[in-house]
Amino acid sequence: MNWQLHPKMNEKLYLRDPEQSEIGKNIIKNAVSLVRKLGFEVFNFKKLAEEIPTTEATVYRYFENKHRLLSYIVAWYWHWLDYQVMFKTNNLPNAIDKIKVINQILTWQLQEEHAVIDEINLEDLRQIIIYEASKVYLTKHVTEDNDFQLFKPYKNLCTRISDIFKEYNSDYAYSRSLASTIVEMAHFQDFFMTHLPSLTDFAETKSLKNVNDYLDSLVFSALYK
Amino acid sequence: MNWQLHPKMNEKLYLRDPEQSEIGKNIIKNAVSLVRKLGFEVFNFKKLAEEIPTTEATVYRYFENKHRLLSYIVAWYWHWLDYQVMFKTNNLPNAIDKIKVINQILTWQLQEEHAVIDEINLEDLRQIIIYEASKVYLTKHVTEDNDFQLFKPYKNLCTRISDIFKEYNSDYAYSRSLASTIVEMAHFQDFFMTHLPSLTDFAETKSLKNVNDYLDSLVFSALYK
DNA sequence: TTATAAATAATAGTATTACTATTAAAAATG
DNA sequence: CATTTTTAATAGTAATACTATTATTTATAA
Repeated sequence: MNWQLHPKMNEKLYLRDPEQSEIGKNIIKNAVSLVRKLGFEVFNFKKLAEEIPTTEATVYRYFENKHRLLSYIVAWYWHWLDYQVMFKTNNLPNAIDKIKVINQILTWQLQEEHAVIDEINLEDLRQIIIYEASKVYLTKHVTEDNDFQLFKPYKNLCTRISDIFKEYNSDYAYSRSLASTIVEMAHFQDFFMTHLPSLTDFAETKSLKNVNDYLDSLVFSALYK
Repeated sequence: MNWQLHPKMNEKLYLRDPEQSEIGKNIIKNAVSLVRKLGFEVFNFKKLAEEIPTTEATVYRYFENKHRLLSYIVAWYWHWLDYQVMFKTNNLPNAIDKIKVINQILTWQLQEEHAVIDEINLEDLRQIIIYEASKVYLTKHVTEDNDFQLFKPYKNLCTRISDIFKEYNSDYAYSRSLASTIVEMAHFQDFFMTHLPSLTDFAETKSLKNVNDYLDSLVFSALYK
């Protein structure tokens, strides 16, 4: 498990490790709040440099381009989420409880508000995941990026969840697909609930608790023996 | 149902109706093949104009920008898919069969190869949906776009599927969310299977039949009374 | 402490993108 | 045939996504 003070990030994600300098940490911190605020398409290194403040050229010495910076941020989140799942399911007596905790984590039910870690605002970060995470892999260069192992933290998370599904029902044939389904749907249903509510059954209350209940229902019926 | 010879598209999607001229139809046809080939980020109106061939300025008289053109193409697909579901589930005696047909349609099991309609290559179109469809709504202007009803065809499709789920089990509380889940997952699991196979259980055969089986299993277990 | 190297700030510049404007020629329409 | 609309050809602009240069500051190590 690569989580001590902060996760061990894949070196291909950056040109210069942003954890190793103040300006590097400020790049990450401000990138998270600015991508959240502007959206990834409108966000750029010039605006980021103004926020920090530093120069565009300095940001470019840390990250090749804004897509790699987004990949870094998204990977950081999956690392963190994987750690949450590992930590909070650890020592639970049975798979049922573990699965319930997973769905609570995914739907932010265990998250204190305004939580900040390594100066990164986790609420901003989750919103970035909802809006931008899929853009990291939905590209024509997904194969090269995958060869660099850039999606490893996401895969690790899904594997961890999948293993717990297997623990609950070792005969179930689709534990990996079910894991990626619930991770994606935790975020998608949140987005739909907020912006396109008729695509969900949560239009009235718009509460993540409903998404949690939906995921529980989906997973336990699928895994039912 | 808005499908005669071709669907009645939302007028907000274009500046000038591409169905009404040869050059307009060529814009759509070539946009589909070029977005498929280059990916949406690399695709632009200059390259599209070269393909047709016409000028960049002419393309801009049909579509405000490339995002709107993508929205048009994606909406066209959802229209078409909704029509497929309507047509192919029509007159089926029971909801079970209808649901099976839906999952077959979503996973391309009923699709003849190299099918072309309105000069649009459907195989290219499906790949565009897989790679690019979510980018249409994952923006900061999703609310305005939604106010223009740009996502109506997608909602119509999900509503149609959701109604069939309700027909199968009227007590089920999450029929809308389940509908958006299977539509998204039909495409996501296809992408994962191809590019990030460890996120699925289909790494060996990489066949859409497996995705079909997974969706059947997911839906019928969720709806089981 | 000083020498050396590395990082940053300040500035400038380039290629490409995403458009807008202009005008003449061609096509459609009445 | 006259009028309007559309297209082609061309040019141009503002913004974006970088790269390069050099002086200054900061970190390190001898």
